[in-house]
Amino acid sequence: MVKPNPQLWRPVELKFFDRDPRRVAMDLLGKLLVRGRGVRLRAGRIVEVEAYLGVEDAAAHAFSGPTDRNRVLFGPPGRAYVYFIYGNHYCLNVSCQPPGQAGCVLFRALQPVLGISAMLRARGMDPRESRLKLVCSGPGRPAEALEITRQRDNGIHLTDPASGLWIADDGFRCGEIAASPRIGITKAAEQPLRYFLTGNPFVSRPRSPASPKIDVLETRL
DNA sequence: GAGGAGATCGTCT
DNA sequence: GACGATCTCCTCT
Repeated sequence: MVKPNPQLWRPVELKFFDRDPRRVAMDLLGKLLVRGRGVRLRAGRIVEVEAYLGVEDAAAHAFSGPTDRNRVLFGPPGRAYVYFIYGNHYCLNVSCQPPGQAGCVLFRALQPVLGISAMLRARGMDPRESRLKLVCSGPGRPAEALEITRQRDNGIHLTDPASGLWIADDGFRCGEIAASPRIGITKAAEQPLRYFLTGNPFVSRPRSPASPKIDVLETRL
C-alpha cells in the first residue's frame, strides 16, 4: 500500500456538488473524507454512498419540505447535513444542487486510510483490533470514528479544510462502480441509488437485503 | 454466519 | 405517541 501523503490532497471544489446527487454520489467514490487540519488528520476513502433526490424522493428527509432539522439540504451545495437517528447514531450527508433543490448524498462506508488508531479510540474499540471493517462500515460508524455530531458539524463547508471536516481528491482511481437499491428504507426502496466500489471489503453490505439486484455502472482505471 | 430484538431519543404529526 | 437512511449483542443453526 502506498503511504498516504496529505500534502498532495486537494479539496473538492464547490461546483462538484452543484449537480444531480446521483452524479455526485458516483464521483465521490474513491475520494477521501478528512477530519482535522494540519497534523493529526483522520481520513477514510469513500467506498459506499446513497443518493437522495430531494422533494420528489419519498425516502429523502427533504420529501416533506424544509423543517428545522433538514434546512441545510435546501441551502447551498457542499454543506454537511448531520442528523441523529435511532437514539444512538449520527449520519453524515453532503448537500447537492443549487439552493432550493434538496438533493444530498449519504456517506455509508469508508475505508480507513489515516489516523486509524484515533478512529479506533473514538469508536471505543481495542487499539489492537484487526477487523478494520468494523471501524467505518455502515452510516453510523464513520460519524463516530471521525467524531461527527450535529451540534458541531451540521451546515459546515465540506469543500474547505479550515472547517475541520472536508472532502479531498488524491487522484485515486476507484475501479468498478456498482449500484443497488438503498438500504434500510421502506419508501421508494426499489430505486438503484446506492453506489459502491465492486469487491471493496469495506462496503457495508455487498448486496441489499431488499433486493439482490446489482448493476455494474462503469469502470474507472 | 444468520436472524432477531433491544437500546435510545430527536423529529414529525 | 409513533417512527426511524442503525448498531450491537445474543441466540440459534
